[in-house]
Amino acid sequence: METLHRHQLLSSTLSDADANELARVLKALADPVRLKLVNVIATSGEACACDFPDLVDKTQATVSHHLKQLVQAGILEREQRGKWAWFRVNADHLSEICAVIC
Amino acid sequence: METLHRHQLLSSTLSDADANELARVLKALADPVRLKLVNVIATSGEACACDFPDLVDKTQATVSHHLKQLVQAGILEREQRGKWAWFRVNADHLSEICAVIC
DNA sequence: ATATCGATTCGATATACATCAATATGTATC
DNA sequence: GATACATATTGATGTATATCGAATCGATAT
Repeated sequence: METLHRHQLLSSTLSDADANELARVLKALADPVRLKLVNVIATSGEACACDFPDLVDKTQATVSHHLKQLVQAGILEREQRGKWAWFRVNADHLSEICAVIC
Repeated sequence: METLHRHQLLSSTLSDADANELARVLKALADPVRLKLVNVIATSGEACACDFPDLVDKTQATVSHHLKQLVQAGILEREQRGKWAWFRVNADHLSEICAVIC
């Protein structure tokens, strides 16, 4: 499942498949560490993974785990530059999620 | 923590407290059963708890547990009418959440 | 008061998730 | 290829959560 429609939550019937898909994406956002990561990346435009452990006060392994979830949910995009991994927010996807809830 | 501001996630710095609060509310939404409940209640205007177990195919105890979480997160409002409990969506609160993400 | 019916809470269980230390993988540079 | 550094994965552990059956609470009607 990957297609979600505007206002679906409040004014049209949500199928089981849509409910599962929406829950999956919201679950990826629903964590304080991941929200901080998204916030830092969004306000910076883009950001290097190397800075995150200090920023959120978690180990490199934990940060990597959270970043993976955000990428898999389509909220972040990853780009390798030399040895560093850079991340950007997928604003379009985030807008879609928003549109479904609003 | 209970005050969240528009566009906070994408364009202004999210404090730890705000991240925790936002995560708490999103977590309440981020479940297929709870999304279905919110959807049914929203599209119906209001709905009686007595109808939910069949609708989402879960026991009364499970439904009650999910409803409690949604009420505590401020997403639903509960009203007792005789022996039945009726629920409505708190649209204002849902808009606020939305505004923070969008 | 008591019997009935809806809803919540309690107790138990199974699964999911966050976290970290250790290890592995990948990407340069020498 | 060997070394160095950034990131990902693995394995283990503790905590949170979803779920249900049973017990309890609340409200109504008899």
